[in-house]
Amino acid sequence: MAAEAVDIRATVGGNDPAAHDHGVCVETLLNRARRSFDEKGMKLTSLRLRVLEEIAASHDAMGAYDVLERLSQKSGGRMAPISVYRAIDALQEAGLVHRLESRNAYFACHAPHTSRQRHMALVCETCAGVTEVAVTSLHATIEAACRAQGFELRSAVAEAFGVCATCQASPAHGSTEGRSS
Amino acid sequence: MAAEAVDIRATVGGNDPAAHDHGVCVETLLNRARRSFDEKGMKLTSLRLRVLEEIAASHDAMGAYDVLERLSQKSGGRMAPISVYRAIDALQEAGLVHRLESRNAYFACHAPHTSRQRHMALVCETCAGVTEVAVTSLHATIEAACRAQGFELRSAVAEAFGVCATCQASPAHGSTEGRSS
DNA sequence: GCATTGCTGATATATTGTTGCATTGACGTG
DNA sequence: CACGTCAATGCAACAATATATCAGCAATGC
Repeated sequence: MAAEAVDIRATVGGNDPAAHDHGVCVETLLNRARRSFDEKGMKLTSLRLRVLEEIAASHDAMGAYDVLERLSQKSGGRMAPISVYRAIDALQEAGLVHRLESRNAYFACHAPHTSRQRHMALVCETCAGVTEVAVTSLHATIEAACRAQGFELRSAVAEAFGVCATCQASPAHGSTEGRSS
Repeated sequence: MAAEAVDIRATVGGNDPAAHDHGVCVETLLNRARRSFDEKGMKLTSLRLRVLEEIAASHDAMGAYDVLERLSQKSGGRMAPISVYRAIDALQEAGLVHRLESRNAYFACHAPHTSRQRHMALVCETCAGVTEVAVTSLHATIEAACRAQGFELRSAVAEAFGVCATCQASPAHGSTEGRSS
């Protein structure tokens, strides 16, 4: 169970704007969004795009009402929660956004999932950033455990909490509780 | 990554009262509760005991408000949500109850956890029963994935959804959506 | 044109979880 | 017993998260 079992195709980790070119990272996601919606015969409408942009704007998990808040500020008028939830549903269906179950929150997926992998969300308790890692052996492990129980697996979630590499290096960094990119 | 990697010390699975002696199973849990609270210098108060009994009464995950409802029915008067939440907190701290993150619900833990294992909850989508399995290799897999990212792991959750062995054998069983033991 | 379908808006409601403060009850100490 | 202390509880209000329902609107296909 050494490190070679871990197959990373994940987002950049942490919350540090200096650690990556965030403009490029978001642009890449939007390109994928256009493709992905198209392939599924869905429409990347203005609302969905705006919601995706908000969620992608940080590498944190955002609550639906956070998205609502920010969108409302930008557009002037207050929108209804249901609109945001519907947009998020569509984004989830298109594979662009995932739900962080343990926090009732949503985060952008920066790399499409493949079938034989199982992803795990790494949630930093210092900077609140969410990193997604694809762990091939995790899929096999979960499947084996289910099979041993005679349990027919349909889906699974895995979420880990701790401190990301960036925050270990500079402990002061996340202390602002900031959620901006 | 075969079945021998899976180390089962779990609850009985599914929701089938015939599959195990539920009276014994609950009694065992209550004994453990007394020990566990004692060891931690906590008190197994009447409220906590009643909450634990409700949660243990079925092998499903129960919402806090389900517990509240049932307790209120039995005691006559309506109690406040916070009371149930506090009792659940204490039960979680004592390791008797776990939270099913993906459902905002709670289930009784029928076997104490040991340090080098990682547990996974198997949630049956037919009978709603929750089975907990201890998977030794899961711990190692998650740790390896975190280490590869330089991520300092503090805690993790793993939850799987599908159909339990009992419900595969008798598909009609869970169709009532019943939540009784 | 007209029906169908998918998306959005708006209002209301349901579900889940928390805060703040007063009160009770157990327990030790003088 | 009286008193202080602290954990646990009761109570009221509130905050956060999510869904139900119905109506309108715009694109698409017939």
